[in-house]
Amino acid sequence: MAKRGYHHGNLRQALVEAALSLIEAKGPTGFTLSEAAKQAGVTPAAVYRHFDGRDDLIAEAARQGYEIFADLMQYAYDKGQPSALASFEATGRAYLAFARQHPGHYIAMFESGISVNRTPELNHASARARDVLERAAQDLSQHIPADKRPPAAMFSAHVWAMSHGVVELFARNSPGTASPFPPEDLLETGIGIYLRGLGLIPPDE
Amino acid sequence: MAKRGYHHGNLRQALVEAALSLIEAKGPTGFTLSEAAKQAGVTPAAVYRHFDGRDDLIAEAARQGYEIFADLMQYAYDKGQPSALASFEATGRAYLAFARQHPGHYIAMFESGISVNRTPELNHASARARDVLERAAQDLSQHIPADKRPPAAMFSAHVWAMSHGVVELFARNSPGTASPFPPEDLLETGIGIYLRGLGLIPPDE
DNA sequence: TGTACATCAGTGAACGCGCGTTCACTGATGTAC
DNA sequence: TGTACATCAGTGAACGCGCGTTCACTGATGTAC
Repeated sequence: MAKRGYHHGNLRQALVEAALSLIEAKGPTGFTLSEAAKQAGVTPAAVYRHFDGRDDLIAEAARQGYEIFADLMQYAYDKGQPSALASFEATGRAYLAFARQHPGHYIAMFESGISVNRTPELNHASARARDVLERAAQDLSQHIPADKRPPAAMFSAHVWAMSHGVVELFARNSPGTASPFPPEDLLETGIGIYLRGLGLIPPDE
Repeated sequence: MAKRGYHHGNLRQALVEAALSLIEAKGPTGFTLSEAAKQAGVTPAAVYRHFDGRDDLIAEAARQGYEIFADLMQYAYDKGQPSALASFEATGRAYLAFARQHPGHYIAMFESGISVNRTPELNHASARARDVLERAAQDLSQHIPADKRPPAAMFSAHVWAMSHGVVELFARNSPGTASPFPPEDLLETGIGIYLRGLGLIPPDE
């Protein structure tokens, strides 16, 4: 057991984890501070030893999510190197993989309604993730003739949007309908076609 | 005034409209039945003359949204005819236009967490919208050589995902950050590059 | 090793609040004669 | 045209609930002597 310290031990992190599992199970609306406290085996009032309140707890869960997310993006980027194309494709895949593996974090980050500008730490972590994708886009844009090159920030936004859309519409059961294709395939082919449109993949395969 | 009938007149629709404006102003979480009743100038209990409860009211708001949405998609499709390409592009644009013009409906439909399978009417209306986009994709796929043609449902899903992602990430202030480009441009160029990747637009412009 | 003390994480009771929902009712309207 | 009645949309009071938050407290732990 990680019961270092006295009394509970590591209540702060236990509360974050309880919050994550509740958010994952019942959606951002279903989460309550009282229930998170209960799940951690503690009185609601105890939460206030570690957090300013309900929203602060969610924000911390989101922050940890952004850290993991940024690390994942960075790792994917590095793994794709030195190929700009491989790096770019890997970061797209990392988005979906993150949503799959960390649904609680994902919801806290993108569906709980908390703003990324809430705290500097939150902002910093999310910027880190965004920067990795933009760097990958930047690398890639070197391979497009300068005169017909769209801004890197633009096609990083395109891929970000397609990834987000695939996750929201087809990888989570939001609109109730089942996905017509495996989300991974959908994203893979979608990005493939898009990159072909940029002239970065030969038209025939 | 539309005070037909006696007493309030058209309370049912007034409640839907109150719900929409509250959802738009305060998010799906901020909406409460009591406040909607208050805004319509009526006691909370009066709501139960017209709806089964809170969720039923949101569902009706979403249903009306899907009807408007499907009509808009159909109109866009028709306007693009007889060009398959024009029809397809127009439906993509219609998605964003809808989110812009009917934010309350949009949130009720896509962010309130109510399932499309909640009622047959809701399901029917959403299927109508999806069908228009898929028909547009089907038309378009005729212009791709049969041997290298991806399933129409797949690239309708791609465009749906990109549209949804652009709206969520850049047209609404969800993650707090401002958009790097006007969402309309982002979607326009994104779909353009994608269609080029499909070989439906000449590589040089 | 043993005792006295300081620390502070977590307790437990209480609060005010607004929620969704119920119920018997009331009174404005439409209708029958 | 006038009166008696039926309808039923909306009222107002009440409910039980769980929420987030506060507060004085307690008691397990670490530390000093």
